[in-house]
Amino acid sequence: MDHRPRERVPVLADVARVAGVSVPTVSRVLTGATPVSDKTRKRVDDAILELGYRPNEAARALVRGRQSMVGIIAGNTTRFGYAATIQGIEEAARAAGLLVAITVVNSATEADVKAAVDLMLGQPLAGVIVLDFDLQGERALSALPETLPIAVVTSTNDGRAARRVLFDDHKGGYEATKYLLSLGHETVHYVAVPSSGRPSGRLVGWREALLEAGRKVPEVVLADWSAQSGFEAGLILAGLSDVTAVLSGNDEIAFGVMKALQLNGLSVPDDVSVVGFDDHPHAVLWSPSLTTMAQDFVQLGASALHLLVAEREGADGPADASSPSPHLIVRDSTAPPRAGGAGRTIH
Amino acid sequence: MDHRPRERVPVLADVARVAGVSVPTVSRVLTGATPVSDKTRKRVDDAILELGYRPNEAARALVRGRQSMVGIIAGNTTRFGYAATIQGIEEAARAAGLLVAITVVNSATEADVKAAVDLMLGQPLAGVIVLDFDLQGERALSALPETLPIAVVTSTNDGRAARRVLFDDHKGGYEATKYLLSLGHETVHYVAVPSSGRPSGRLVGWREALLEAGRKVPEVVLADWSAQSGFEAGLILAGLSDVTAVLSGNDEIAFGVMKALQLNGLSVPDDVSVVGFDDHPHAVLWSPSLTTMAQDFVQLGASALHLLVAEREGADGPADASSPSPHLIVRDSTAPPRAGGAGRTIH
DNA sequence: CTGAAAGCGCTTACAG
DNA sequence: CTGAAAGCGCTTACAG
Repeated sequence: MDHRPRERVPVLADVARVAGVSVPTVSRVLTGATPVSDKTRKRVDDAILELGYRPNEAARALVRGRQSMVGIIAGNTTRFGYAATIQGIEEAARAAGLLVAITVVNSATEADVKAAVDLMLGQPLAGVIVLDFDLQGERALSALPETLPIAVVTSTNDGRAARRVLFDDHKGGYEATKYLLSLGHETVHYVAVPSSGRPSGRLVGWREALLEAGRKVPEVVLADWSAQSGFEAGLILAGLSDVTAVLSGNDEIAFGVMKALQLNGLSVPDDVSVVGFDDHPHAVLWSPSLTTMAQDFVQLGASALHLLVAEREGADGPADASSPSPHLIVRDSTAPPRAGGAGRTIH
Repeated sequence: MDHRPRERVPVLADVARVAGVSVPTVSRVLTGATPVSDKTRKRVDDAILELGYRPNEAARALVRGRQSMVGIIAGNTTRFGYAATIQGIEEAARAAGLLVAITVVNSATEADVKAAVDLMLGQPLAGVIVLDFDLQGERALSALPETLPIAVVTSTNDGRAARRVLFDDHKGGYEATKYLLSLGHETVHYVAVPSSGRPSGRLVGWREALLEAGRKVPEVVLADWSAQSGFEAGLILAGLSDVTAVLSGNDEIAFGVMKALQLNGLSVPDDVSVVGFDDHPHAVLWSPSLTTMAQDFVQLGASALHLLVAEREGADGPADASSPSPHLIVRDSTAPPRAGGAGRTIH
């Protein structure tokens, strides 16, 4: 392999010298702003090729004062909702000629939040998109300077001024719970994903639907975003006697919950109905296939990017965008409770 | 919400004026390079706070000639192997004080490859890491200029000079196939992930193990990286009469294959054994849990970042890094073939 | 159409 | 310890 030290990288002045023209002329053929004679252009192009010249983007950014990179700050990059949102941002950014930079906020500690924000602000940025899905995101948002264009993907209207893409988490939790009650379940247990400080919308919607129907509200079981944590939550639920319906904060948790229930000899959906959130690609393939509240994260991400571009261009358009409501996809993991509670005691 | 036009962002000269010192002095307290008197430092710090000053990183990058951003070029960002590798790169980069920028190469067409590469090169970069997992990655790598530090995550030694993190795909395919043959299967079918032009290492290893054992080599079934494509492959395999063992190019494909087999009344592993690749987090939760060839993608990514940093610092160290070999994790999706072929005809 | 000059915001020798 | 000067690599008026 060839690892000899690279020679000094050629700069615009080198091109000018080789082409026998002035520096601004080279710049003109590069930017295409002002007309240049064909003969001159040709000589410059040849010199560029010969030297393998590439413009120094730091210098360009400095003089233009206009950046072409957008930052994403997120609690992680691999969980389905995060990854899909990032995908939406990246695709929309690429279409707009913008590059995407990403930094993860490891935890909500001041040190981790500051590290992520400083790393991000250490680059020439057109703006930043924050994924306000968790406490890390929330804190990072607060730590960002007022002087930067910011867009946030969130389910809450509180907090600092920034353009928002709102998704209706509350409605999702409410509708999913109503659906389970409509099947005849006495109550619905909830396994929670982490939230941004205050209770998440889906949790509030769940509780509201239960209270509205006059049902008791079971204690929330906590999980993180992982299937493994769902499995542990499922073990807890399997040990309770009155569980016939479980709403999970996301699909990966639901996968874990189902596995734990099944390992404990409980059938899904015959003994326990399970509903997830997000419509993960594996939801349709699981056994049983998973009933879930679908959310279009890719579009959420794209909307956030478009909001940021609008702000950057000083548009006076709507400050916020809202996404289509989540919608329930009914599959095989939900059913009415066993008649008379056969095999299971209902309370 | 507050969307008044942001005032001109303060520059170093503003801080100097407010603090009543010279521009270089402000720079000195910023960089911490040269000693500054406590009194002066305090006045400068106060001015920075008062103005909310942030250094212009484009200017810094220009004068320092040293960039603090690494680019990642990848075929996608959401499939497990890609996402985990990107996670490893991002974590290692953050630890090294580097920000990560990502662009996806949509397809291997010249237009898409050029678009992605140009977008990436349009930023001040310390170097680029290419995920050479597919044809897009391969082509993007070729399109990169020689003057940039480059690292590549790959399973092949061919191609252009660049620091490489090699993972042993060939061995993975070989060992997985040997394992299935050792259970008593007559042959092993293979469902392929996309490859970088030439056949992938895992495919070659699979074929080699079969030939070495004197078995017939079944026709390869093609898939992309998705569980859905695995499902379609599974439908094809379910229609053949001699299938008792299937090696899948990744776990998500294996999930789809299993689902299709099961929907066609075939039991996994009683009728058909299935092995995956990568150890996706869902592999252990699937029903049946999936036997798979595990690969530590997070570490692959971290190694690539370290290679890039070494090159950037002009280290003469080893040009390449190799990762730990993939290792087989045996779970419940594999078993010896049914004795006498009960319920299924073997050939 | 092209060149000489100024300037983007910072850092780094150079003097004192 | 601090200031005046030069320069990083480019683009954009300003002249011609």
